Amino acid sequence: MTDPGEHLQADTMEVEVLAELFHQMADPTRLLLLMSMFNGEKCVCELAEKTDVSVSAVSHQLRSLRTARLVRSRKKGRHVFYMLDDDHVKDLIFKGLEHVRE
Amino acid sequence: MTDPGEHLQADTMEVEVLAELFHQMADPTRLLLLMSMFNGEKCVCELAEKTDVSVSAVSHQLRSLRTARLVRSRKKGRHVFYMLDDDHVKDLIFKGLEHVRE
DNA sequence: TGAATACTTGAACAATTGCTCAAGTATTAT
DNA sequence: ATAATACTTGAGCAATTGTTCAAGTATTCA
Repeated sequence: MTDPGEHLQADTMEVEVLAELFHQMADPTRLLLLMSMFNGEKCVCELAEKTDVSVSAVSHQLRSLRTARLVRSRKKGRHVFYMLDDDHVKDLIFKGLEHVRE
Repeated sequence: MTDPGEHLQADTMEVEVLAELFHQMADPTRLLLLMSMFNGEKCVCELAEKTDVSVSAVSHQLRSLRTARLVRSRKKGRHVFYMLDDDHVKDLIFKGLEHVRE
């Protein structure tokens, strides 16, 4: 997957949206939140435990991820479960890991 | 490419390195710089023109990209030519564009 | 009902970011 | 040599970020 000519053009608007997508994955806490949802939905307190960050901080970051449409949520009783909105993000993180692992 | 079990684990260090990779692509200027190098090396003044940002600002961002090993440079006379360090970044940006374009 | 649990929200704060500006180095042209 | 071109660098500054803290809402349990 290298150099498909149809993808070479991109206007300013598109570049900004793309930068915003990468921005969401550019913070260790948010990235770990996303990776924690790889094998299914997780509630906020589970995610807070996994990332070792306060529930409040996690909630703030989840809001950011939800606004950017990288995750969506489902309420069940007192719990709110978060999951990846689609598998594109998962693929993107895998591709990134490939690069990091050389 | 979804859910290859071997890739599910990632330690704190790896998550931070991965976040740093995405961080480099999370700014519109840097992203446009990278995309400008898709079809070969470009000198700083060309990149400044393409991105509509001052030569100084471009130079600062290129330094950041070079330190993070996303690009490398080559000096030829008065010019310094920058190019992508490898095609992983290109693939990652293409994958991102796919997602943005739905 | 009242207490406990799960989560959200807004303000405040230090830390980081991306830019400009001014000054620098290096190479080429005259 | 001097001037011009191409780029780098460090300081400074406004804007943004990620966190904490305190207070809020919503749901369940006793």
